[in-house]
Amino acid sequence: MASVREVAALAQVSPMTVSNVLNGRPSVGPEIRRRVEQALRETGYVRNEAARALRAGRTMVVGVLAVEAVNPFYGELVGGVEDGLADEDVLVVTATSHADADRELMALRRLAELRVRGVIVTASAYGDGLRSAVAGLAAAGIPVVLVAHPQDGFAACTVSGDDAAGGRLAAEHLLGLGVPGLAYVAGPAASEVHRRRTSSFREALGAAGHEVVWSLDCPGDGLADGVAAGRRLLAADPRPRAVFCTNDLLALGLLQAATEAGVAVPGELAVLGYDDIPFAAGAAVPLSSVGQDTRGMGRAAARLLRAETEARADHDHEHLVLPPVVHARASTRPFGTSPPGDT
Amino acid sequence: MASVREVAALAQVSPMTVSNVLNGRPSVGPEIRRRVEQALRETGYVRNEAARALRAGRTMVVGVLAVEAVNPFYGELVGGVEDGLADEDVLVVTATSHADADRELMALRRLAELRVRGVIVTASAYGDGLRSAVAGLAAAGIPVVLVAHPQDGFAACTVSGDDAAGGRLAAEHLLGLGVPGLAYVAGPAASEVHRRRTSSFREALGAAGHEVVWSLDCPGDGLADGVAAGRRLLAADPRPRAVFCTNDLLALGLLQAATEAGVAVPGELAVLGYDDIPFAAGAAVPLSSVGQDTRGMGRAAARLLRAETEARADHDHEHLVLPPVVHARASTRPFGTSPPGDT
DNA sequence: ACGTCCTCGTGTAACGGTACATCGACACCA
DNA sequence: TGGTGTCGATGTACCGTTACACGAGGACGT
Repeated sequence: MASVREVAALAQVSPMTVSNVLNGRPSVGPEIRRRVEQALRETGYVRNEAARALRAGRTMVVGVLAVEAVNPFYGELVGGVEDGLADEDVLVVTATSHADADRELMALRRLAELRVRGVIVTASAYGDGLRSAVAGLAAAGIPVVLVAHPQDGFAACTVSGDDAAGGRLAAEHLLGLGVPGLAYVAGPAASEVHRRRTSSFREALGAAGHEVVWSLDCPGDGLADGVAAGRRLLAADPRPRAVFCTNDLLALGLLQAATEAGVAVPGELAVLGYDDIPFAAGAAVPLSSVGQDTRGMGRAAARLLRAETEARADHDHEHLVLPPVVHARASTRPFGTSPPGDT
Repeated sequence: MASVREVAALAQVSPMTVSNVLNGRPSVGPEIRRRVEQALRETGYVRNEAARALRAGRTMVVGVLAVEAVNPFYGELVGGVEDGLADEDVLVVTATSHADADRELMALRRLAELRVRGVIVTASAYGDGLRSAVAGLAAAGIPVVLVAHPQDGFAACTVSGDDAAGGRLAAEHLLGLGVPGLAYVAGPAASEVHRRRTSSFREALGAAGHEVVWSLDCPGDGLADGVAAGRRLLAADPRPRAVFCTNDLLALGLLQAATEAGVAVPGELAVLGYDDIPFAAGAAVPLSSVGQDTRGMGRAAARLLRAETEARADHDHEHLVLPPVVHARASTRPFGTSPPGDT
C-alpha cells in the first residue's frame, strides 16, 4: 500500500509535491506534474483518508442513521440526502439500528469517532440516551439533523412531517367519498406518531359532524398486524365502508385480508394509508396514502446539515415541518370514477 | 474536542496510561484507573478513529455497496451481513450506487481510502471498471466479497444464488399446477441474471415435453414494466394460465394489472416471482416466489469476509452458491386447495 | 547592477493514538 | 544483602498527510 513518500521517491520529487498534485494545486510545473501522475499510476496509490482526516480534523463522509434498512421509507430518505449533497463530494453512508435503542447509541458513537462531517438521524427511541448522544455530537462539532419524527428538546435541527395535518387530510379525503361508516386502524398506542395521526383524524371528523364507527389499536405496525386488523374489521357489523390506517404496512395488510375475503376495494371498503412508501403505488389495488415527500425530507435534511456545517458559530437550529399530501389512488376511488393519472 | 493528552493532563498521568485504560489493558492500578475514568467523563472524551486507523492501518468498519437502497432486497442483505458480524464489534456501513456504474466505482474508491476492514459488493455493472476496482481493493489488502450476482473473473470471494436451478424450480412448480399455457415475463435481455433464469426455465419445460406459449422481455425490471407486461399478457389470445416473472417487482406489477382487469389470481392466472422480497408475502394475493434466502446470503458473505481477513496469506477465494427455494403462496395455489402455512 | 516580484519546489512540524522498550519500586527468596 | 522477578507507569517514535514558511532561481523594471 503505497504512501506519498513512496510515490515521491519514484517520481524523484518531495512528498509535498505529490500532495500538491493530488490536490490539484497550481504551483506544480507541467513536467513534474506528469512525472508524479505517472508514479501515482505505477504504484496504484490510494489516498489514506484516515491520515487526511487526522490532519484536517474532519472527513468527507456524512452518516445516516436509519431505523430499518428493509423499509423502503429509509431508502427513499437516504436517496434524498444524497440528492441534497450531490455537489459536495461527500460519501453518504448508512448505518442501521434495527429499531434497537442500544444499537442506535452505539452507531452514533462510532460515527462520532469516525469524525464524520455530519449525521442525519432517525431513531426509534427518543429517550435520554439519544438526547445526550446528540448533545455529545453537537459538542464535538458534528452537526446533527433529526428527521422524520418530530421531537422537542433536542439540540439539533429537525425535519418532520406534520402528523396532525396528515390526520386531518385523511379525514377530509375519506369524508369526500361520501360513504357512511368511517374507521381507523392504528399502530401501537405507545407510539406518539400513531397517536397524533389518529387523534387529529378523530377531531376533524368530529368537527364535520361525523364520528369514528370502528377503530383498533394494533400491537405492532407491520403487515401481519394489518392482516389481523383487517380480518376483525371485515367481521364487524355493520362493516365500515372506509378505513384510515396510520401507516402503509397496516393498510397493505388490510388489503390482503380484503382480497382473501373477497371484499372489493374500493367498492365495498375504501382504504387509506400513511407514509406513501414506494410499494403503496405498486399494490394490487394501488393504495391511496397520505405522504410526506420522503425524498424531499432527505433533501431538506441535507440542506440543514450544510447550513449548520457552514455557519459553525451562532447557528440557530431550524425546525422544518413538511406539509403532507394525499396521494389519491385506486383504493379510495369513488364509485364510477375513472382511473386518475397519479401513480 | 478532547484528546488523550488533555485527559492525561487532567488526571495527572501520561497519555499512554489513558490509552491503556481506554483499551482495558490490565497494567493499570485501580486508583489511577479511577482517576482516568473520571477525567474521561469530565472531558467528554471521544476516541479519534482516524488517528487509531492511521496507526493500526485498518478500521473497525465494514462497508457494503448496495445497488439500490429502496429495494428491500438490499436491506435484507445488509441485515444478514450485520448478523454475521455481530460478535466482531465492527460498524457495518452501507453506500448506495443507485445502479450507476460511476457511483459504484466512486464509492469503492472512497471505501478503500477509508481503509475499511472489508467490503461486500453488489453491483449493477460488472465491467472492467469494477474488475479493476476490486483488484485494487484486493491489492490494498482489503478483502472483498461479491454478492448476489454470480460472476467470473473477479479476484474475490463470491456468494450468489443459483439462477439456473431457480429457473428449473420455477418450471417444476408451474408444471405442478397441471394447467396448460405457461408463459414468462423477463427483465431486460441485456441482464445476465434474467437471461439465466429464463433459459433454464425454458429448457426445463422442454425437457418435460412442454413449451412456453407466450413470453416478453421488458425494457426494465420495475413495477411499471410489470404492469405493462401484465396488460399485454392479459390481452393475449389464448391467454396463458400461469406465468413466471424473473423478479418480484415484475410479478407484483402483473398482479396489479390482473386486479385492474378483474382477472382472478390464481384462479384464472397463476403468478410466480423471483427473489422473495419481503413484500412478496405481503401482496394482496401473497406472491409465490423463488427465493434465495437473502439474509443467509448476507451472513455467508460476512463469514467469507472474516475468513479472508484472518487468513491474509495463501487465501483461496471461495465461490458459494446458495440453492434457491420455492416459497409457494396464494398466487400459485392450485384450485380447490386450502391455504398453506408458508407466509 | 540591484531590488522586487513571481514561480516552482521543498523541509519541518503537527494532527491523536499506541507499540515497544524502558525504568523505578517493591516483594521475595536464597 | 544482593539478585531476580513482577507490576505499574512512562518516553519516544511513528503511522500518512498537509499547512506553513521558506528558499532558489529567473524575469523585469529602473
